Amino acid sequence: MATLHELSEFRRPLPINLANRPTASNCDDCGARHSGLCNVLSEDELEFLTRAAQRVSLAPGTVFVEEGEKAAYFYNINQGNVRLFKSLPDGRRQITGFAGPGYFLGLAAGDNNAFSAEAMDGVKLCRFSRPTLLAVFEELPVLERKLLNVAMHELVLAQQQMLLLGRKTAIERIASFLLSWAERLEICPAGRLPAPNAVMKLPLSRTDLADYLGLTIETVSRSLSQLKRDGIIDIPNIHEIILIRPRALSEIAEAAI
Amino acid sequence: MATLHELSEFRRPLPINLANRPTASNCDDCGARHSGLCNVLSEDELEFLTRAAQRVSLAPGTVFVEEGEKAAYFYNINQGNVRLFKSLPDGRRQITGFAGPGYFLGLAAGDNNAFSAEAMDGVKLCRFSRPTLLAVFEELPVLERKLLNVAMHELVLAQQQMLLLGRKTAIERIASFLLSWAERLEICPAGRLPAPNAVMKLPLSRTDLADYLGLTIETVSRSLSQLKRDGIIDIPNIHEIILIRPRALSEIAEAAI
DNA sequence: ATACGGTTTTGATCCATATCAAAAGGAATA
DNA sequence: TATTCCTTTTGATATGGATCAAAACCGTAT
Repeated sequence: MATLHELSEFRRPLPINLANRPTASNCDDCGARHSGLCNVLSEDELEFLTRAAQRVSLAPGTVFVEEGEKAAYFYNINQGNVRLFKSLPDGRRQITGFAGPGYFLGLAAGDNNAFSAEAMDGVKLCRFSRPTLLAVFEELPVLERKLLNVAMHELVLAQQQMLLLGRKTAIERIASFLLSWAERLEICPAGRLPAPNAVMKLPLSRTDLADYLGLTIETVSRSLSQLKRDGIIDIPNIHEIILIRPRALSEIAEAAI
Repeated sequence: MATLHELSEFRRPLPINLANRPTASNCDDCGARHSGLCNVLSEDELEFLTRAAQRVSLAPGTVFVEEGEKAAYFYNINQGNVRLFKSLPDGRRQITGFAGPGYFLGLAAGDNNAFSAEAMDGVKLCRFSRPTLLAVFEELPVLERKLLNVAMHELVLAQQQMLLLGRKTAIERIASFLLSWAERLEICPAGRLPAPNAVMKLPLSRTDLADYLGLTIETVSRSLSQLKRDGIIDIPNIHEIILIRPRALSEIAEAAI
């Protein structure tokens, strides 16, 4: 079995790292958090898959998937962050998700892309042409299994987001978001609460946050301020949140009665 | 190749019919619209799959999947309609989708179900225990491919719904819904507009509609009334809509500028 | 340090949709 | 036909969050 480290940037740029989210375990070799196919593929198989990919670097702000265009590729993020979104002609925007290192992208597409994708910072990724990856399935059925799991997990998240967007109040949306972001950063295991006073980086603008939560930036700001006033969170700076009382946050998020 | 008709209720109750939506083509044998695995599986394989299923009949109102419970089964609807939803403790409800004959259910689940499912009318379905179906994958990899396609299609729909819930106005939501429902009923091909004056059955209560669109029943009613006043639709009775000017509906739905 | 441009926060007001209330419609039953 | 019950529509009012406006903040350049 190849470890991810053997395929990592130290030896070869932009390794394959197919997963929908980083795992909780750190790499034995390099200490960083990796995940994905290295657990289920042999080195030969990884080699095979790697050859099917093109490596791409993107400048911040690059829109590399355009909603409505013919879906040509799947992507696997190796470095940086990406926002996925849909837009209306008058400029209204709904961010449908964020993708970071390890995330696999491009499942939400029939013949055409259902979403656009934009690099939030410097991004490096592997790009697979769709026909190529579908051909690879024949050789690596385990890949198909993996992708099905990724898609199923995305569906769970999508349904959570529908509940949030359709039925939660502003403050409930913010509270829900903060907790789900903590899970994403693996500050806590999925379904568990972070420890009190956990510190969390939040590398998103208020605009991104608003467009993800179906609110305006003003409402996002006001809700965060209120949680701070109530002593539930602290905001030492724009891109950092301290979850002082995660339990209270959770009660707001789940609308506990 | 077995046709679906050979496996249909005339010969054997509750045939397997794995698909996420009916196809546009009618069955040569019985005229009804079927779809799914019959196109890709041999009769032996269908037989194999059918043996892995339990047939179940459900009375209207039966909740047969409970959000948060251990995910034990996948389901394939053969008859009737199902609503999928998530709830908050205080009773707020978000319907995440509707499933009719031919739909495959249960992908939005990790260890636990992400949603609840309730029979809207008399429902007949096939139930597969999750371990069993996963075992079947070994024998029928094509099934996994099929399910991946179903999941990808669900993701496209989920992202559409996020845009609707996060960023569209009440009247835009109603217009979008009417057009997507027309597609679902195959009154028009996907991505195309229905013909002017197309008639459409709408077997949903205003409450279901409101909970699907993130609105109240009053706002749903008012928006429908306005579209009627404007001569864009007609509502001969509660469960029937005439799409008088689909083009106008589409302009509202897509917020054309 | 100061000035500048962008982002975020806070404040004041407005409005789309929710909420509350009542009337109208429709199906089932007496 | 009249009665009841439930759903839907319409009307009146309230409100959460949007919009408009200005101040505070923050990083960068001068």
